[in-house]
Amino acid sequence: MRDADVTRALLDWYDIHARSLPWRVPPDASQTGQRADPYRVWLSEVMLQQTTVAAVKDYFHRFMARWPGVADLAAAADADVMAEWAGLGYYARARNLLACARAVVADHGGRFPETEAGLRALPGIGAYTAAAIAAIAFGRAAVVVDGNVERVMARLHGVRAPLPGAKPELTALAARHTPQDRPGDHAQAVMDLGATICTPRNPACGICPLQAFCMARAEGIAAELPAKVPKAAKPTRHGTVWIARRPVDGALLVERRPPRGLLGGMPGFPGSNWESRSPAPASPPFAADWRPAGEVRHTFTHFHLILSVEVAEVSGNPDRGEFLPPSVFDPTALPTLMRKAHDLASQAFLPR
DNA sequence: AAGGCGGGGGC
DNA sequence: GCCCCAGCCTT
Repeated sequence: MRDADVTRALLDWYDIHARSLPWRVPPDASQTGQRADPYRVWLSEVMLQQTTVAAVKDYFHRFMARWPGVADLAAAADADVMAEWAGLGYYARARNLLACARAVVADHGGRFPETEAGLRALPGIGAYTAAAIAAIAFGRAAVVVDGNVERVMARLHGVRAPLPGAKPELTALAARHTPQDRPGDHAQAVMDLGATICTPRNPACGICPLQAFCMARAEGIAAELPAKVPKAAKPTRHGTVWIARRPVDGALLVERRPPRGLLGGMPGFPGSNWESRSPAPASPPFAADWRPAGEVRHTFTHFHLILSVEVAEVSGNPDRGEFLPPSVFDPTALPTLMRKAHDLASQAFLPR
């Protein structure tokens, strides 16, 4: 296989089949020198970290409408950004997003650095995102390696070694294919291929522009690659949240979670820790006529959670959290677990 | 080097 | 149910 032939086939395919995405410059415009707005590229790439295109689109449009440029975002209130991010997951991304925007304004005159190293030094920008922005927004021949690229390279070159150990080898292979000309289009071509044809399961090898070059295809093992070391099974944990309602105005007691860790910086309801391996009863944050509203099930990255929801009508002033009346409280600003608990509690509070 | 960190969609 | 996803950060 000649690497240049693979690159040529990829770009030819991309010129015809490139997906139209809100943060992307189409290939015909790209070839005339037009480049994507670095802010849009950065915002989309951070949202796309471990997240599918379909899940990102609406969030991207809302962020762009509310904060059209990096200076607008840098000036935003933390709580507003976290609320706009609610539901997208991996909330450290939102905290780093804001920190990055403020660093770009404070330290770089409001313009993103154009080199991989400069980008890599910013909060929330790692090896992948730095390379992607450098290639797509600034035309640098950076080697862009994400899960799609790993999969395409493993199959194309028949790499049987398992991830994550095989990552350096796959990166070296990706480097061989990266062109000096149109590196951004090339990176996006590989990722489009991985998302639409060279998919994790049931790859559509019959319509793949690289089928003539693909070693895994020739050996009939495309669907088996890349190999991965088995992951540990998720344990199931138990916990409790207490949702207090003030009868006079229907306000709910909400508190902001600690800035780091699980659901860090996001609003939620007072709760136990979620370490228990069994559904043991937990102590409420203060005395009230607590009654069970039911259970919520949710799966995080590394454990399943069964969360008991208890509710009570509470009139006094609590020593933690804050009562937020319906006119102020926005349930869509909650992370999904807390939104599930809120929905369950709302049923329990209905007049019977 | 390993583990923490969301949520949704596909199968 | 399990797997994956345009990964990053901390320890």
